[in-house]
Amino acid sequence: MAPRPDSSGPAETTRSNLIAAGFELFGTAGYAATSTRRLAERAGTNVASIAYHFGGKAGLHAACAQAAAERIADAVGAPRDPGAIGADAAVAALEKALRGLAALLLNGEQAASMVGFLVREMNASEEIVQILFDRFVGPKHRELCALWAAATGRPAESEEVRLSVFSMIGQVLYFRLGQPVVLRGMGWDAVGPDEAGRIAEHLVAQLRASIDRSRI
Amino acid sequence: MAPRPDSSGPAETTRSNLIAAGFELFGTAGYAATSTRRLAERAGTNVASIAYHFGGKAGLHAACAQAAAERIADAVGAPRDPGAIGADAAVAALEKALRGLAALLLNGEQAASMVGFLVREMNASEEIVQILFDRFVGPKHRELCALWAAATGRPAESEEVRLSVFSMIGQVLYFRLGQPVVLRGMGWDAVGPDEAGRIAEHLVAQLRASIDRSRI
DNA sequence: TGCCATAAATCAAACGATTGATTAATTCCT
DNA sequence: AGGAATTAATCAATCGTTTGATTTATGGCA
Repeated sequence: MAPRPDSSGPAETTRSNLIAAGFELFGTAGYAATSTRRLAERAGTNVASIAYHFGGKAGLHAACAQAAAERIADAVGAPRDPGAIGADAAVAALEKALRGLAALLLNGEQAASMVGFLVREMNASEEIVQILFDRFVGPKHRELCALWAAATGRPAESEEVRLSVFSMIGQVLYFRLGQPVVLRGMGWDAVGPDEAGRIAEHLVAQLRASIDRSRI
Repeated sequence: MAPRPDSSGPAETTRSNLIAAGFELFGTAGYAATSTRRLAERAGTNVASIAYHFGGKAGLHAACAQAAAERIADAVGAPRDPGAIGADAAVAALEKALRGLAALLLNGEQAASMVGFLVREMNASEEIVQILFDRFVGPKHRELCALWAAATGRPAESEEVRLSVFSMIGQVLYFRLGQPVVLRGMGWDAVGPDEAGRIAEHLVAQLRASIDRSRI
């Protein structure tokens, strides 16, 4: 059934084309609304290739989830133990991470379809949540909690710190997910680099306020 | 095509049953993944009733969007012009609105499917965004901006104030949308009234910090 | 290298199943 | 009786998948 588990073949382009098509179509229209024929058409190949390379539509979907998690994990960067770090340096590191996340989510059309893909399936598939969490959400969250702890002096495992990190992420994620509503509310036509930068600066200011408040 | 535009008939129960089924199935599985036969089965009626009462599957979907917007608008409460209000009273009003939003979104299983329904279609249908925004997001956002302006002394139309209100809403919305991930990160089994309360208290603290910071 | 046998990959075509919609007949209620 | 409402049955269209044949790439032998 499965073709060849390893890589490096002329069929690799077909596989990556199908995954790219999966990002776009699954991410924008959803799993059920995306037909295998449109996937194949978008990928410039035949319908049977989906079953041949991925075992079926579900297999392609799972491969898309893996690939999306991989790319975002790359963009977010490997979580590293901050170790002993000064409060000011921790704040700077948090600001840098926040700016990076905002740039990743708000700029770039490709990120939009990937994020849409992940969030759309997050509430539908427990497996996707597992992949997401194990791959980068969990480790990155722990790293940010350690930074937050170093910045405020509170224990990294405390509920307060973990909630603070989640709501920091939630803010920037909302500007991606709720973008259609945000555009109307702000009177913007689109979120370009300009608007993304202003959002990022605002979120950084919020971050500073939150840290100052919980500092001990 | 349309049966009777008005209400109050023996068929009204069929209509409301179909809309309730639409909330659950559209909200959890999405539009395309929900078949008319399952909708009818869940509603305890025949497939042809969908076409008879709503003109078709798309009509039922639109009716669900209208009903969802209506119920959430009721729960959020009619936006009222705060008028001349003291800073402290404005802060209190903001806190109350935030607590109400958190309770609405985080408690209750019914709210989950409605919010899921709305967010799912937000990026797919411009019409849904229009309904959402006109019905309560827009007016409520303006009201919250007025409160924020009264609390901080900044102009209500400024970009800073509008962004602040959006990120306040984004925080609480993320705890609903990203709930599967949040549960793992917090080590919780579910978001019950207890957890919802602790999230709300945290968000209120964040709100106070944000207001204190931008106060002039 | 040159040739062929084998495997890998792609293709058009068709399968059964399910989709949303429609029809005609039936039941319900006033 | 008579319109409103519901039902079972059926429609064409599309779904994901499979099939067998064909094309393309790979590896061994001279």
